[in-house]
Amino acid sequence: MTSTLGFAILAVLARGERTGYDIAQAMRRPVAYFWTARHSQIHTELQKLLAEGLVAYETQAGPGPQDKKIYRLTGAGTAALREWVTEPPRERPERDELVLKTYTAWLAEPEALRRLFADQLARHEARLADYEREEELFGGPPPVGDPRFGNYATLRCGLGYERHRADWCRWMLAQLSASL
Amino acid sequence: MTSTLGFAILAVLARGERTGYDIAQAMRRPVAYFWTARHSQIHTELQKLLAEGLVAYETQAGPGPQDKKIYRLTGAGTAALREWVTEPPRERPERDELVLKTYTAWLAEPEALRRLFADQLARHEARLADYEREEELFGGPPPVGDPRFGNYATLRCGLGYERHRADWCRWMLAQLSASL
DNA sequence: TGAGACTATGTCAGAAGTGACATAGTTGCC
DNA sequence: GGCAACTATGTCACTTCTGACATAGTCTCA
Repeated sequence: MTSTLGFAILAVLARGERTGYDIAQAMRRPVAYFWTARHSQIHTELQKLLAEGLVAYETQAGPGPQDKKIYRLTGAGTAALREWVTEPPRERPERDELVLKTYTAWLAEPEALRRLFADQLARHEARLADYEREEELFGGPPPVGDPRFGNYATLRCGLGYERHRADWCRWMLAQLSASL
Repeated sequence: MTSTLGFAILAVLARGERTGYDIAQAMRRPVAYFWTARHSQIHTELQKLLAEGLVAYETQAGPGPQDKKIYRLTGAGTAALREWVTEPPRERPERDELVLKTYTAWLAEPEALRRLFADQLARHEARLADYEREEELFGGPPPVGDPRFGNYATLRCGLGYERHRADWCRWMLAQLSASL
């Protein structure tokens, strides 16, 4: 049984050959920020996927003491990925520390709370600006059969999320200043 | 060092005395669905909080073989919680399986994909209807110093999130039917 | 020429989280 | 009268994830 992290790696490799390092980079930045993992976890998971025959690699001289390993999907890997895509996702519970803090807002000092939300709002607005710049580069949705459709659709989701979050922060700030 | 789960428990106990079972119930359902945990984890964490002196309990005859334990915050627990509330939250990476699947949508069979998103949309709409009913019960935001403000503010966040998600699912369905 | 960032691999201890097992009284429904 | 669901506690093996440690060549800028 492949874990969700395993499928996340397969999903990245489906776009083309990559080293473990490349995969870690791809999962670190916010576009298609759908699943994250540290390189330590990725190397471990790649070894499992290798043992299951879902990926294979070729070596090349690398900068460090070890050789560079360039991974690619095998036929079995592509098949497993294709089957997984349309299975309903497990309901992942939200674990959102900011919302948890909000739940206890009544205990907090109002000015410190204001700073907290102003800071969060700034982060969301910055990320939103980033995403909007990226969306312009697309100039509209790619066809559904194109790998780039996946990138665009996840970017759309990110845009919607950041807008919802920024709105909520603004609402919180309005509540806080109304109560002074 | 108290974990975020620890603070989630403290946040629930700040509303009033509760058993471990009650806390597990409170963290299971979607309003203030900010953090979840199984009862096995909650019992373990309560023992840690007890050792740190952040909670205390009194026993009462219970239904099972063990006595019922009614937990409450200690002074130190309230102080720790109050301090934590306004500290900036750790950036929790998103781990969203549906978005991950979307990233690989180009590999999927279009009809199966349509079913997946139609199903997800229905779930979000059902939850939205739930939340809207709850919002009506409030009839506007409680004052910021009231514990119920926390409930209302997290509900607002949930409403915004479900709307954003439902919108995104509808957009996906539109893309899929346009491509047939 | 030297410092710091980047590429690239990997291990390991420990924390956090899951799902199953175990126990047992009460309550509501058919 | 019996069955299922609910209340209520807890343990345990296992998986997943994190953060630190370890190694070492290249590239860029001052």
